[in-house]
Amino acid sequence: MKILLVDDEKQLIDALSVILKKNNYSVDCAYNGEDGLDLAMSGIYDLIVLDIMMPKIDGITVLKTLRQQKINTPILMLSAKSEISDKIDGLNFGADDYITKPFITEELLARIRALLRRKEKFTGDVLSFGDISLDRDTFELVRDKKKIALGKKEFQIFEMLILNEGKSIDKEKFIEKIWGYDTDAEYNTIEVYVSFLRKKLTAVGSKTEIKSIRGIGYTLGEGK
Amino acid sequence: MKILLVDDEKQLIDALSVILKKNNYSVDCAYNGEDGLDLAMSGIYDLIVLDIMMPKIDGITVLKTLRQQKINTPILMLSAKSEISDKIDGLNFGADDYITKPFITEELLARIRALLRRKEKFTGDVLSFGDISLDRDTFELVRDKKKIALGKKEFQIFEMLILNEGKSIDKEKFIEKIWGYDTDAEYNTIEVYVSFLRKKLTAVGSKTEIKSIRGIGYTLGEGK
DNA sequence: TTTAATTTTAAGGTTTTTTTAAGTTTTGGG
DNA sequence: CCCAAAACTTAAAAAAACCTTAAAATTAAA
Repeated sequence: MKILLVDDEKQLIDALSVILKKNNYSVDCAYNGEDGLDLAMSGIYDLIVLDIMMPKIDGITVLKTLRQQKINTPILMLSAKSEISDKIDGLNFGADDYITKPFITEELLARIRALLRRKEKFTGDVLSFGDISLDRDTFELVRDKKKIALGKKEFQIFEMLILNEGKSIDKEKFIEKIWGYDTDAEYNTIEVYVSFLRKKLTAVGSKTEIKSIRGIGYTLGEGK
Repeated sequence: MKILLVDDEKQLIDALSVILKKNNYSVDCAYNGEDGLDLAMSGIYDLIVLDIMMPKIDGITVLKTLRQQKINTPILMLSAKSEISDKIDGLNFGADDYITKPFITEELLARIRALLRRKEKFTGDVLSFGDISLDRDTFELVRDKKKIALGKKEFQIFEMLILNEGKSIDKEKFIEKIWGYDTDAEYNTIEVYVSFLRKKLTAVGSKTEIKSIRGIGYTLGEGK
């Protein structure tokens, strides 16, 4: 799960980042509205935590712009106590929840979990494609009675493939979503994981195949 | 593809509806501006055919309101001959095309197809010509249940042909667009790819053919 | 701390695409 | 009808993309 934190209070953000990472989330940070908007526009995040009061571009503007651009990533707004009317605005413009500063990290975590759960509920716990299922709780690949465990990266790649049913995903997207936008991960790394995954698909006797689209990336297909 | 027809002339609308449905479009009708606006606001349509002269709310108002609300569905305006200045207004306010009443249904259908094609070009998943389709996601040539993968260059050439449906493209254009302005790619290279493509068209049993125009270039034709 | 698992890097081999080249066929004007 | 230009086809060389494996590095677990 990938979270974007947008706030000009660097201290707060960095502290949150550490906590969230400990809770197994993958986190990116932006220290002003402009950068936050840019990152958010990629649409690769599962949740955005967004402060209202920021220099340059404020949170409400970021929110409105995102919704206009059909980016529907769940958004959790942060606001100072005095900005209550802003909060209401935020909810009207399509924020999913808000929390007032200062807050207890426990509460923030609880709300983040709630939002992600809501999102997950929408997509379900077990994803399926053709003869294969992916159990998001146990990280297992399942076909009939056969199960096989996936590593975290393997899991993330297969999850992206299965969530994009049919459509192809280019390697850049994999890198962005799984490794983050500033990384020096190479395409070869993905190729290695795809190789692993193909082996495991065969191992459980699945007909489903990861088709490669030369020069682009991969897509899932139901072999024959 | 989903089309919304808005006009107070019930007869006209219903007749059009029948024809469009025969052409495999999904059609909704509204018999006044108010209902039309309501339906259009949902944003689920791929195209809206909108009459200018209507009771209650006229077409121009509907158009303006939609664009204000960031509904960017392509709109084809209908207008009587006497409403020329309205037409100009319409185009200024964000209509995509207009046609004057009375019109020949063939022409309307052609314009509808043209607008939808433009949309497809932008969001673009599958392009079609005659009995053949080009899947821009997987780089595959599709006819009926038969698919065959294209290389990137093959794909680009076929894409240009299909986007220019009917019109011929000279070899210089191919080179410029695909290889760039400063390249030493020769015409023969294109000829080679055309040869490959023809073989693949035959392989999927398509009647569509790439016709060569001596001294110029190529064009797509539906064989017999 | 040791062990195990996961992740990444690296390298060699394979396949596919792209280009070049050369011989063959088609076309249309003279 | 003949010829030259244009177009076609095929094979093969060159380049690019991809796959697989093993080993190294990192991280997590016992």
